[in-house]
Amino acid sequence: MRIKRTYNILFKQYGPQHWWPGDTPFEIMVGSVLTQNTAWTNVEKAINNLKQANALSAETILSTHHARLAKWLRPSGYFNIKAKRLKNFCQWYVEQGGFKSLSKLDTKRLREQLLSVNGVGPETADDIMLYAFERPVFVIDAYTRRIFSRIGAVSGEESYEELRQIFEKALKPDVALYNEYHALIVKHGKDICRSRPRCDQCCLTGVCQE
DNA sequence: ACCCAGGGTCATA
DNA sequence: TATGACCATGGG
Repeated sequence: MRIKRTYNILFKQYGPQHWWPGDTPFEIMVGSVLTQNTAWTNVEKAINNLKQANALSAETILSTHHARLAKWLRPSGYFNIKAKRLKNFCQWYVEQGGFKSLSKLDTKRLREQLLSVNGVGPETADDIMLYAFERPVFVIDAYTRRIFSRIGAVSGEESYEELRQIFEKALKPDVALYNEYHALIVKHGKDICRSRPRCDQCCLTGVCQE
């Protein structure tokens, strides 16, 4: 119930966030890998480099030499490891037959497949599941843990999977809802919770005092 | 100058 | 299973 209420409070506060920015599912997937521990503004620069080089496709990325790819990815940080991860992902993506073929997999299988790629962990996999494949998978991130432990809805010691189950049980399996909620959590985390460590001064006050 | 961002892997114990 | 080191740019 707290989880549902908090969504309403955040949505009222911030409005729709229009996530995930990206013209195609593949662009969203690339962004998911590049945004690992990285500010989104830096990811946009890297994606723009790929677009400008006409290299925003799995085949092109795979056929590009490491140094060249790393140079395009440079603004997003960790460019050497991300060049490898992006190639790992593209290799898998092509082997699996691309978006249309992957879309035929059920949600559980698709998630397992994503997690088998070196460089794709739970959060990246779930970003791709939700925002590229539009599956009702709730994305957990550091903000989710921080905000909801701060308001006492969870302990904060839960594993990624435990938290995901908590949210998915509290909410209907609704892609549009999960999409908006995760984006709102990130928005709130950035705007308020970092600068104000105590939630009694933020817009979740009503939730905290329940 | 310092902190952290829309994390994940690997080595070590 | 649970820490710690490591990856690296850019904005505040």
